[in-house]
Amino acid sequence: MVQFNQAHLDASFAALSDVTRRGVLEQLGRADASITDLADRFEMSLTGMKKHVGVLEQAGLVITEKVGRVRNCKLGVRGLQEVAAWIERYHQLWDARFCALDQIVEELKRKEKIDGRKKK
Amino acid sequence: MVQFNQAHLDASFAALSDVTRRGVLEQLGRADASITDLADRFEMSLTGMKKHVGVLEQAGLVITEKVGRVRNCKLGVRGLQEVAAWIERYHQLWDARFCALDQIVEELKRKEKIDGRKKK
DNA sequence: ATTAAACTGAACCATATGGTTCAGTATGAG
DNA sequence: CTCATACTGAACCATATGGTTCAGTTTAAT
Repeated sequence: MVQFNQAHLDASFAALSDVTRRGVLEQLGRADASITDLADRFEMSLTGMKKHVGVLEQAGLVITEKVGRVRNCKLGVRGLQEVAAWIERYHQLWDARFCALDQIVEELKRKEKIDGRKKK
Repeated sequence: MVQFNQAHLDASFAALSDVTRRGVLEQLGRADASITDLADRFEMSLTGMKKHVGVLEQAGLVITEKVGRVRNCKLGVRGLQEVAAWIERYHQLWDARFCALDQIVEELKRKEKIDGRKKK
C-alpha cells in the first residue's frame, strides 16, 4: 500500500477547508489571475488574498510566479494528486464496509415486506 | 452543475486535515470501536479523542451510538460523498487546463528540438 | 450496596487561522 | 523624474483548534 505524506495531506485538506480558497481554485480553473484580480473578485484586502494564495501554494495546489510587479497565480500540478489518492483508497475501505451493510439493509427490506404482508 | 453545500465541505475538509482523525477513520475502516479503544490506540486522553470523534461526526464522516455506557463509533455514509464529488469536479477543471498545458509543453519540446538542431 | 469503567462537560492553555491596517519596496507608465 | 500600481511584511485582533486536567454522571460487575 502506498505510504502517504501526512504533513502534506494535512496542508492540502486544510487548504481546501476554506470556502474562499476553494473559490480561488475554481477561479484559477477558468483563467490564471493576479493577486489583485483575486482580491477584487472575493472582496478582500490584497494582504488577505496573498495569505490565502500562500496557503494554497504551500499545499502545492497553486503555483505563482512574479512577473514584473504582478504575481501570476495558476493551478498547481503537485497538490491534488495525493489528496485524490487518499480519498480513493479511503473510499475502498468504505465500500468494503458498506457492502456488508448493504446486505443487512437488503435483509431488513425483505423482512419488512414480509411483515407488511402479515399486517395486511 | 451540482451546487455544493459549502459549510459541509468546510467541515469535511477540516475534519480530514488532521492526521489523528484520518487515522481514526482508517481504524474504523477495519472495525467499529469505542472512544476508549480509539483513545488507547492513539495515546490520547478520552476527552481529547471524544473531541476528534465529535468533529468527524459533525462532518458526517462517522456515526456514533451510545450503547449502555460505551459509545460505539463507525464510519458514516453521508460524509465522504460530497468531498469526493468536489474533488472529482475539480479534477475535471484541472485536466481541462492541463490538456491545454500539455499541448504547449509539446509545442515547446518540438521547438527545442529544432533549436537544438540549429545550434549544432 | 460498592466500586470500577466509560463517558461527558467545563475550564484552561498554547498555538494557529482568517482577517484587518499601515508602512514600506519595486516596477511600469507618462 | 514622478507618480500610481502591485505587491509585501509587520503588527494586531478575534476566534478556532488540539490538547490537557478535574470533577461529575451513568451503567456494569461483584
